[in-house]
Amino acid sequence: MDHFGRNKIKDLLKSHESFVGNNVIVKGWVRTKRGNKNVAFIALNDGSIIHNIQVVVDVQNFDENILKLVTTGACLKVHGKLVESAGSGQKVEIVAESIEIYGTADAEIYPLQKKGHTMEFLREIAHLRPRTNTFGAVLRIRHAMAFAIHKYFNDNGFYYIHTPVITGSDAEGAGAMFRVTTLDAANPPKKEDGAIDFVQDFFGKPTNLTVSGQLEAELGAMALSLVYTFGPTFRAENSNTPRHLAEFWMIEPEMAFYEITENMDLAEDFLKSLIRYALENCYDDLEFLNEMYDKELIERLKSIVNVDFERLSYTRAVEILEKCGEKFEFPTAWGSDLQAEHERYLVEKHFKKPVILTDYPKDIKAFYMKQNDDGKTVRGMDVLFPRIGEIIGGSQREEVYEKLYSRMKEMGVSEKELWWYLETRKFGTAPHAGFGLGFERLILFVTGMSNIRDVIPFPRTPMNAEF
RNA sequence: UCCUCCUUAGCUCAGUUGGUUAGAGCAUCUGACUGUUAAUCAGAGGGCCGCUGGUUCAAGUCCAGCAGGGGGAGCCA
Repeated sequence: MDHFGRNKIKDLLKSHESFVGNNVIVKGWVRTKRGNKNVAFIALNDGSIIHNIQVVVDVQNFDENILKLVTTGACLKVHGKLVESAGSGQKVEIVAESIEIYGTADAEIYPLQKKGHTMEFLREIAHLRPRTNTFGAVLRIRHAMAFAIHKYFNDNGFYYIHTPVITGSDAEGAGAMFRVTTLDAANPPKKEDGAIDFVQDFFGKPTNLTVSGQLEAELGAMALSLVYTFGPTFRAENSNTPRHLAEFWMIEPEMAFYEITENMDLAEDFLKSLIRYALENCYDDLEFLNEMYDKELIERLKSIVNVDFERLSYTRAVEILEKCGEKFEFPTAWGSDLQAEHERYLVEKHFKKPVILTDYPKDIKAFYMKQNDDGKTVRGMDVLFPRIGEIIGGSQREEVYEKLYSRMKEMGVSEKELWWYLETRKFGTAPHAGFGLGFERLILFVTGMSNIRDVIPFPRTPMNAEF
């Protein structure tokens, strides 16, 4: 019993031995009601667990007008005795002694039915979809993964650092940005040459929502050694795919004294640890998702935990792709970025396990990546997963001032805006590395859902900011 | 942003070479049933066939534009 005077349905179902025979109080939402003149069965769910508890109602003992209001979607308080179930299908059930209606749900217009709905329809009623089995499971797993991330880093000596959501830099190089301004969009102040006068804006200069906390996280790593960020990230790309959001959550660890190999070791151990946590703590929800959406989900998760990720260089990957005999829509050539079909071939057909690719051509990677001695490649690393492709992107960072500076010049990155970033290489620089994990892509993988819009409560995508 | 497919009842979908009154399952409502498990059985109500225009004697069906959605690609996490 918690301090709101209720028993969680999870406790009653999971520890039923200690509750059988007791008077209990449950509060929750009706999933179904069925029965006849004499007896009614209510399936009640409070979100504490995917399973419903069955409430048995001796119809003669209740006001007919109250029972009429017990419809799918209504919210109830039920007081009764927990007993071993007389029927098969559940171990225990509650014999109702009183029922209080907290909130009715007009069955004629309540959109959720007890039968299955498509994901597309549920997205249109995102305010109600947490009440479905699927979204309850996804949201509980999402919570568990967020917790497991903090736990993993805390257990391993990392410090959680809060990087800014509003940034004055538009040179982070990770995609189009959302402008943040208090200027009047219809009539902004102009300078003499007609350009918008950002001196009059809130911050006195143009600002945007962050596309990455990495550069600031590096500043933290240059003092606390091991840090990570976990926060919202915004990309104004017109991306319409099941793997992209305009607003998503990203985890970015940054480690002083780590080189590319330690970076890979951490990424692999981190991912395995999170998946193991899901298997150990979310099994009921995973079983449901496995049954309803993806019959190989649990087996796939277990196999990831027990396999060594394949590690190879970009150059070696291109060799494999050129010799494999597979017909690709786009030919492979050293120097151009791998296409999705190439990555999928490596992960799903050639190696049949997660793959970490490293040492990419410098021209297809960001300015801050550590340059190799060959003058052609940089120490970037992408972790590729089955079904979803790139789940992690990271690198060892270039810590030598001159090399970083010249690369910025070559790639047109503003040293004026990133003067503070450059100064970390001027004062006590150190080898370091880090990576970014897309939180929703992790949740996609762990839940077996197929569209990223279905693993975040309120997805933001081009032309959609409802709710 | 590009390619492609889709849009018919509250939901999921049928709807023939263009042809007269628009179909099913589920949901809802009414009734039956003494323990149901996505209960079952009987009956009823429920439609701007996405929107706009065009072709035709006749359009849910063919054509064009627009809107929304799915899948694939690119950008990436």
